[in-house]
Amino acid sequence: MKNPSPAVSCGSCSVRKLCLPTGLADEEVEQLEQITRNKKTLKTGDLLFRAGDPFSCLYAIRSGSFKSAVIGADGDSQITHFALPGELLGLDGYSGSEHPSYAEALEDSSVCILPFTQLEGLAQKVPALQKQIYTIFSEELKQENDVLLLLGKRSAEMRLAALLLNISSRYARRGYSACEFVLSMARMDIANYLGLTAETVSRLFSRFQKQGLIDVRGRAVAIIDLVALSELAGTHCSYES
Amino acid sequence: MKNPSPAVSCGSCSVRKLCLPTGLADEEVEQLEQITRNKKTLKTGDLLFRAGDPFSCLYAIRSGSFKSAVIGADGDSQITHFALPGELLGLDGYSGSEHPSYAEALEDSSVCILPFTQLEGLAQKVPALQKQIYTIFSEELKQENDVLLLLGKRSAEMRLAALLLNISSRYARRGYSACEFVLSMARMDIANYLGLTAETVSRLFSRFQKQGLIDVRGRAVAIIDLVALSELAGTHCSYES
DNA sequence: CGGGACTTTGATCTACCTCAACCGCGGTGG
DNA sequence: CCACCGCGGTTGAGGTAGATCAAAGTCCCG
Repeated sequence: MKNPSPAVSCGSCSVRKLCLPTGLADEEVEQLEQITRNKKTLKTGDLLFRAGDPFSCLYAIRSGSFKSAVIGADGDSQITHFALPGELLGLDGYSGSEHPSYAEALEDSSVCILPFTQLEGLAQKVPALQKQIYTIFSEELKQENDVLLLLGKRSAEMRLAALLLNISSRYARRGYSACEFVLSMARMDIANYLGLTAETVSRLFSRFQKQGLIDVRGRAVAIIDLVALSELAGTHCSYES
Repeated sequence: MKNPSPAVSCGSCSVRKLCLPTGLADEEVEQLEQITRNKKTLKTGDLLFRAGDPFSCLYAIRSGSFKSAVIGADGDSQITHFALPGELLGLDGYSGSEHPSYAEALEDSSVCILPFTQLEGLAQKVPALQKQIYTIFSEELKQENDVLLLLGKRSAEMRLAALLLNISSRYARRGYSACEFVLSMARMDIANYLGLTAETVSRLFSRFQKQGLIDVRGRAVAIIDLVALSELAGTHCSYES
């Protein structure tokens, strides 16, 4: 369990540029490493934290992926986002001092543990870190706004197209192929996230395939016609590339 | 336009306990007042900021109310929240340095202007203020998660019931009646926010009235059966009061 | 090789949307 | 002062996207 010897090294972490250290000087990154001594590994299906757990830490994803979801009063849950390496989990637990959502590993994963009290203290001394925390909070708000737009106004096919493009761009940002990737989540998770049913999602995958937009083999997806998919999603992005 | 003489006084503000000063010592509140020199008044329909405007300030609502919305690539918009006095607008603009959403006054309103650079600087020196900023960010994330649950999984009637209860509790928190209030937004705004159409919302109001849950007279709403409405919303809250 | 979870596909059903008409009210100008 | 207009809200009839129910098919891991 305890693993104090090989301290976490942000400097050599593959997702350094997407994570908290962004914008920090080398010496500041070292200070950050001081409070990020522990990491944790999880297997597929393991929970990183449960709804109701006391809030004390943030988690930075080193590898793998997670789904994060809130649970309604009647027990059913809504996935609020899929988290990839470099992203932070647990931000919504700060107020109220307990996690309102839970986070589950979608594949074998590892995270850095960031005790928030210490992170807060360091941010007090390091303006660049404080800025970065604000940025991450704000970024997450912005993303959730976009999902609200998706759920409130978009058709099923627009939602799925938008999700595929979103995942594609996030893989691309980490240096992987923007056009070929393996989804780590089940159809049902995608459906839940998009406010649809697994059947509808499955039908859409088939349809996109038939239309020559993508090539699907189970969870492996290859995007064939990025432009057409973008038009379907209603976002005029990803052009001129 | 400029109104330097009567500086904003957080100490005597009616929403002090809901706003940034929460948890600050008197002397710290004074420091906060130093950077909150200007306020701004808006008439119904005025925009506080537009999508794409450069981000430089947060706005604390003193009186009135706002709707905040994001605009999709195809021009249609999704209202992401209704903001009441004591609440902060503009948080999602920090990252990327321009506002991704716009905020429009739903009635004659006034706001405090908080230059974020200065607020940031003060937070660096005042830990309690930094904590409060984190809290507000986190609270907003939590609320958006709840709305995601609403849009993803709930029926039209659950959505409207939940919105009415939400507004009711927010009025109550400010010392107003939890059971009688006048909505400041049009039916169409409610519909947009809830991912429905104005017609559906109108029908639901009529139905709730017929069922004896509420009494509606235009935008004036009186909640008659709070418990039944809570059950409809699927939240087992607001009991034992 | 077997079992269970995940996925696909088909047939039917329904909640909500769309289109359309009507009402009520506040403002505006003659 | 009243007729007119326009916007917001209500109500009705009919259509449809996506849900639900049901049944194979497929993959993966023990």
